[in-house]
Amino acid sequence: MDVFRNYINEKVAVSETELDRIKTLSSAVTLRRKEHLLKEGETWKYRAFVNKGLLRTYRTDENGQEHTISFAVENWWVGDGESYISEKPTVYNIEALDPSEIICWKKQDFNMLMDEIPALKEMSELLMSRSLIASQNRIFLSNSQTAEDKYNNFISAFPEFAKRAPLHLVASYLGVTRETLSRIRRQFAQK
Amino acid sequence: MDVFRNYINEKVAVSETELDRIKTLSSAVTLRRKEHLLKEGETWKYRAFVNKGLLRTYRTDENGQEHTISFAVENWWVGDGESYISEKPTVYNIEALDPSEIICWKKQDFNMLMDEIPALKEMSELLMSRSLIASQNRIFLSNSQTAEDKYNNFISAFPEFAKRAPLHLVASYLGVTRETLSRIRRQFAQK
DNA sequence: CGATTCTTTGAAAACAGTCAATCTGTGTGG
DNA sequence: CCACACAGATTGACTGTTTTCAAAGAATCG
Repeated sequence: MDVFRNYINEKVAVSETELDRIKTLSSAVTLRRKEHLLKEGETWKYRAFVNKGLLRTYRTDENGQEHTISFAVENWWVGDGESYISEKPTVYNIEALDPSEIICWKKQDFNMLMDEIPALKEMSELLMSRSLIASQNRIFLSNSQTAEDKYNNFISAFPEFAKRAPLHLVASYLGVTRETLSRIRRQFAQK
Repeated sequence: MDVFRNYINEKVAVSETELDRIKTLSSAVTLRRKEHLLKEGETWKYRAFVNKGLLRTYRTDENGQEHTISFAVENWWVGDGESYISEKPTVYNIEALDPSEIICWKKQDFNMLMDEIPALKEMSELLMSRSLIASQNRIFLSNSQTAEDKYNNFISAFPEFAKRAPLHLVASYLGVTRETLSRIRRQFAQK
């Protein structure tokens, strides 16, 4: 829980009393490697904060191929906003790549907390707008950069993911095959 | 203004008095073909609704190539959320592809309206979450589909854009060259 | 250690991009 | 009304990049 405490204190002004209240309504989830936090067809009803570990969100296309949508490590939020808002089954999967610890709040409880603690609501809105900006930027990068540029960009934008996630998943995040990414990396190493 | 009236009445319950109030704080902008609503380096300070016309948002990469980020026609909102929130210069450009009419509200005025009219705030939040969902979906499609699939998908998702926007701009939206898109289209026609 | 997962490599095929030329339709000015 | 200019679309030949398939090597989890 300390990870979350540090996180929230860095972001917004929340009193100890409020933090205790937030804590009270939370529950902890532990995931082993390869365990899923969310599977396609389920409905996602939580706010979830990564306390420890590494996860990825992915989606399977009509050919059965998995495409990594995002990664998450300590201090990141995970979940599927679409299913959360619509309250309909998700098309995404969330899988732990390393043993992970997640803190969860039920949608209803989190809404209650946001009403009680305006700073929490602000934080939530900020998060949302930042992820919109990030995904629009990603579309631009995805359309304007070569595979090599994308990889370099990924490394500098997310050094933590680049360090901890296996290469073939980074490849599926960037939209290239693992072989291509492997070759790109070799060429880069030779320089 | 009637276009906007119809739009808002379809979306949320807003009284005539409220609509009048919304109208009072709005201003109309007329754009000729090729005129810009926003240029890189400027700061975007408005909510803007397209009453009539066709526009595109694009961004120029380091090689000077333009990449179309989105289109907008009647009943769509345009603008740059990033610059709007951060109040910093934008990296985007918004250009009218046809003569267009835009209704604008200053950020401050729109905030005021959202405080006065909760339904308007709800609408705004809904819009935002929907565009987040849309852009995440676009990332998935962009990574999982071939150029041909992307084009077919674009046509069925946005028939209006496909009909009215020139092909080379659709190509820059999809992240392929105009030549490639032209060939894809020919192959498709032969089937 | 043993099994599984992950990464690398090679060769061929598929795909998309580049360059350059041509074609088409639209609208403008003479 | 015609001729011209211009923006947009198409085509061909060529180049370059990425994928695919198949196999083997390296690293890591339990």
